[in-house]
Amino acid sequence: MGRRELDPRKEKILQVVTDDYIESAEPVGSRTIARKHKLGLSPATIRNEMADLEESGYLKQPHTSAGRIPSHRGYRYYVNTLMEQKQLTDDELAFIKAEFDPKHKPAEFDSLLQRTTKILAALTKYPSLILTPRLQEAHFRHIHLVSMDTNHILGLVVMDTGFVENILLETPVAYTQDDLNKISTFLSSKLQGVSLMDFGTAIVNQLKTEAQFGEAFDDTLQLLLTALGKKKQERIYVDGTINILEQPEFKQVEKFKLLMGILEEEGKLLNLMNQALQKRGLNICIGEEINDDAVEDCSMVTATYEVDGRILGAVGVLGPTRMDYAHVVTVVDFVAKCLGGFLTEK
Amino acid sequence: MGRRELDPRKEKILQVVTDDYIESAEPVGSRTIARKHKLGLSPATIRNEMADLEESGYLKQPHTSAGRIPSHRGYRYYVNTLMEQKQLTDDELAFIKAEFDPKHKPAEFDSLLQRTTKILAALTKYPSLILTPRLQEAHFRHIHLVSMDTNHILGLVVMDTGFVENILLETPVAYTQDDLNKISTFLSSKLQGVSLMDFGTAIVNQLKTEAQFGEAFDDTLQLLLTALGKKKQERIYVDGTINILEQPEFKQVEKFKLLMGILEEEGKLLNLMNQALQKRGLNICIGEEINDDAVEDCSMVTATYEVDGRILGAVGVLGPTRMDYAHVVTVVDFVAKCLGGFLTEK
DNA sequence: GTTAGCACTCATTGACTGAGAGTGCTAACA
DNA sequence: TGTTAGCACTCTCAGTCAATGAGTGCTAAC
Repeated sequence: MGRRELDPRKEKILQVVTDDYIESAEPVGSRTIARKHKLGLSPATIRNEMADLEESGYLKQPHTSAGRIPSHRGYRYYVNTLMEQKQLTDDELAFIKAEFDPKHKPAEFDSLLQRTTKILAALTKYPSLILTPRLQEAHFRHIHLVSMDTNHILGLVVMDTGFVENILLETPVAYTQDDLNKISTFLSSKLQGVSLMDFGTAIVNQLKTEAQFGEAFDDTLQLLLTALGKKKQERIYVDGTINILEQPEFKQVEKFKLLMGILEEEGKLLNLMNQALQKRGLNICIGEEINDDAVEDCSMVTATYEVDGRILGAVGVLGPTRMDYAHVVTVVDFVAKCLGGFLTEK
Repeated sequence: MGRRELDPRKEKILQVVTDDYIESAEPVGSRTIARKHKLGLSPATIRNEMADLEESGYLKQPHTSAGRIPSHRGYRYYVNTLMEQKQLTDDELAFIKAEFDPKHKPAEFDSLLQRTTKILAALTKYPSLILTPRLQEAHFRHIHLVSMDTNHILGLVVMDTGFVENILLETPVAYTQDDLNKISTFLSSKLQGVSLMDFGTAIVNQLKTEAQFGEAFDDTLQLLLTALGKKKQERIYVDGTINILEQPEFKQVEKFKLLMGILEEEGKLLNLMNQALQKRGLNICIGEEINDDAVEDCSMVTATYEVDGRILGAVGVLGPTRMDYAHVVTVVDFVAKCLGGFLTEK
């Protein structure tokens, strides 16, 4: 990052072209540059430089006799070394702060994430995504079994991330609530602090040997394990899909439909967002760097959110490659930090 | 319904025009009708009849020298008296049956409804909506309180619809789990069968007098009541929004954006769907019958789903007024019944 | 190395056209 | 009196064509 590949003047021109194109969505010509930005250069000189930049793959032309636009490589260079970090405006800051006001009742996870997605969409004007906390990363805090009827018990699992999960178990034998209370206490004390990721067959076997609740208990425990594993662990919240309609590149229905299709397919989105989890903190994917053919000419800016140093999930924004990176990066980064902070307090 | 307002020939023509327009999305001319449907009438005669139908408000013309299309009034008449009920094809039937196979593990509510929305969208090719079961209609089955830490307890409320709700309560005093178990048993026995709608201050007061758990208990109970009331009770699941892009009337971005905006606004959708709950069973709203200005030229077909005769929620489809009513009505009706049936079994 | 000048390319726009589909009206017909 | 044929008229849509304007590459001069 930041390795200098281009001489300063070329850099400047690449920057100006990119900035301008991001703002106007129109190919940028040499005359425009000479006029708008006082570089002390004539259009002809700029043309020469731009021709060079095109040859080395940073710029491209939609067609002869049009201005230049950045190639994916150009965007990458721009993002890595040229982009000037933008500050959040006071309004934006106030807006976000208000939403994450700790005075807000500790709402359900659900609506917290939903609201966060809305915030992100509202601030960036792009479709926004949030990946829910991964259950595997969470550690057990409490387990409680409640008798429902003769052959059903309800398992209540509370994780240290504040996540609560209900699991309905079918049991061959009837437990009294007293039995279940004893078992609950036992399980809670044994499993407290264990992460769900580690809660595998090994631990279950160990519990079986230590416990003295009869062999029916073994079956129940096994059921709990499998049910917990089967729980749909990750979800994606999406908001602001309409925002893409504001982007001129999606005025052609076909392009739009393609992106829209992805935004409605949770599986695909999960893939995209899980990529983001690989790397702590901020992540920018441009064009083909996103591993999905359908999102041609899209970029994704994501940031992980953490509690106690554990990466729980990610928030992100999906937009055209001609995205206002400077702004989006700032917003996404900040919102991710706020979300992490908010969850930590709870 | 079914009141005969038009003479048979006019009815026939209105029906043909509507059927044809629903299929082709093109204004229907007299020649087309004469050619396609053997009415034994010349185009000229049909023209005369259509002119009459236009005058009495059942048909309209996009512009002179175009064919006719049904007005909202025309659609209404069509839906009420002319439409021929369609049967589900074997494929469709098999598809739905497979999804509601009782062998499917009793998944979480969440994903059940999500899947149902997908089914509806896939079958109708229109955006589909489902309103989650209203909590108020449900009756208590179990209440269980679990001690979390010195000043938090987790309330677990199980309703007879299979709905499970977790509520985190802050308590001024520390309860032992033993205390909580006693309280849980007490509450469960007292509240079993009470509907959430009836669970108001009156019942809480009665419980307070009957219980002998000290005055701290009163506060906790009060907390439970308010928290339960505050729970976000209704949600809307949406799927298949892209489907509207297939409809020619939404090729103009503006129209599309309008509808899309609504589909992203949960509050608006809640309003729309709550209308549907007013009336048991199937409901068709055409054009301005939907109480929302933004859905100009849209229709909504909804059906309530029930468990034990209680209306829990509704499923529905939102599409252009030029909607394949015959098909949609059949599908929506059937899916609603399946969903109700599935929930009853659980 | 920089710049002015010029010929060239390409997308966009608006005006115009003809074809096609459909209507309303009138007059003839059964 | 209801039905039909014929005809002039209207309106949309797709296509053609030329003008416009923004931008380029190249060459030659500074």
